[in-house]
Amino acid sequence: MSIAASREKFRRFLSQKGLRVTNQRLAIFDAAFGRKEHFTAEQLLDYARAIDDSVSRATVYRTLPIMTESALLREVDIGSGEKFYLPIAGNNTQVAQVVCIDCDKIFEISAPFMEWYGSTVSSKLGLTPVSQRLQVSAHCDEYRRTGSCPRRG
Amino acid sequence: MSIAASREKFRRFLSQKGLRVTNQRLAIFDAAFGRKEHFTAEQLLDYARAIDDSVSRATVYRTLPIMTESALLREVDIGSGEKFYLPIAGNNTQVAQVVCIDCDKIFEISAPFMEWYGSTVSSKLGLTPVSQRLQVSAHCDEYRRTGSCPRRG
DNA sequence: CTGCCTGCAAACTCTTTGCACGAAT
DNA sequence: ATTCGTGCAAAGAGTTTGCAGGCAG
Repeated sequence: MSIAASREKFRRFLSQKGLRVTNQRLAIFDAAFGRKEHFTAEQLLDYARAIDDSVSRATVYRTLPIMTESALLREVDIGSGEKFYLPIAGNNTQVAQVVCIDCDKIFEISAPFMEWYGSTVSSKLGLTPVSQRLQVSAHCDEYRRTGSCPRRG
Repeated sequence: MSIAASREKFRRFLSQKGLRVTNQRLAIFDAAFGRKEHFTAEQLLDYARAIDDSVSRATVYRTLPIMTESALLREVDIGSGEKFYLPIAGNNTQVAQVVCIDCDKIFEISAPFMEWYGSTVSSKLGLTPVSQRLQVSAHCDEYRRTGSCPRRG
């Protein structure tokens, strides 16, 4: 899905929900979709302000749930205090994250079996799965060997 | 492993690390091991104070990492703001959680394949896995049908 | 025009920390 | 006698919310 198509999807989602299409929301959208790596709410605020400097922190926090509900952004909580976000490119719904402790980097890995696992395990408990997440924390071999890593900032 | 054995393990862990065996730490240990369900730091404070009312919130927060490092407690972060804890009964190291959104209950499911997955995926990235977590969020069928659920408070 | 949306700043939640006193070794 | 552990209260980080004014529909 192209950025233009995602942008259209966002406008349509807002309209259908009776939400208004404001400059701030569009600036936040554009800021998010200009990124290829994970970003935090605070970073998104910076990016959005570069497009429209009237965007406030509150509006960023109020817009993020809209964009995750409309399946435009994926929220990634690695349990580090702050949440990360990433534009959803294609149909990559079922993904696991590998979090490098040394390089502070998050890798997204397709993991279609998660959905099967969630259904299997839930049905035994009389539950219907809504979502699943699989995360691996790991150390960087190169960083531990050489003291630095190309991925690291 | 019995509670008495776990208690001994805790004392030994403290001594080996040069940490002191205080009444407060023992009260927090006993409070935690008197529980069969997940609890929060705040709940643990209540439980511990019932044993020794001199226990403070700060000491609970300072003791929790000691107990997780010594593999006596498992920390479970389901991304809900507060963290949950559970005494580790046997050798159930690799577990997934199924979180019921309606009943606010956390089920622990043995998932030994997680370790294999973590290794496989990490090695492709030049990483060495440290830990992995797998969580499924689900709705309660009975709650959605009848409006109540036996597991719910 | 109506009422949702906004920015601002204060409030909130969970957790961490600085300090001076107290207790374990 | 040392030195670590403690309670208290304040600080901290990330996020949410109440309010008065502003802009989309």
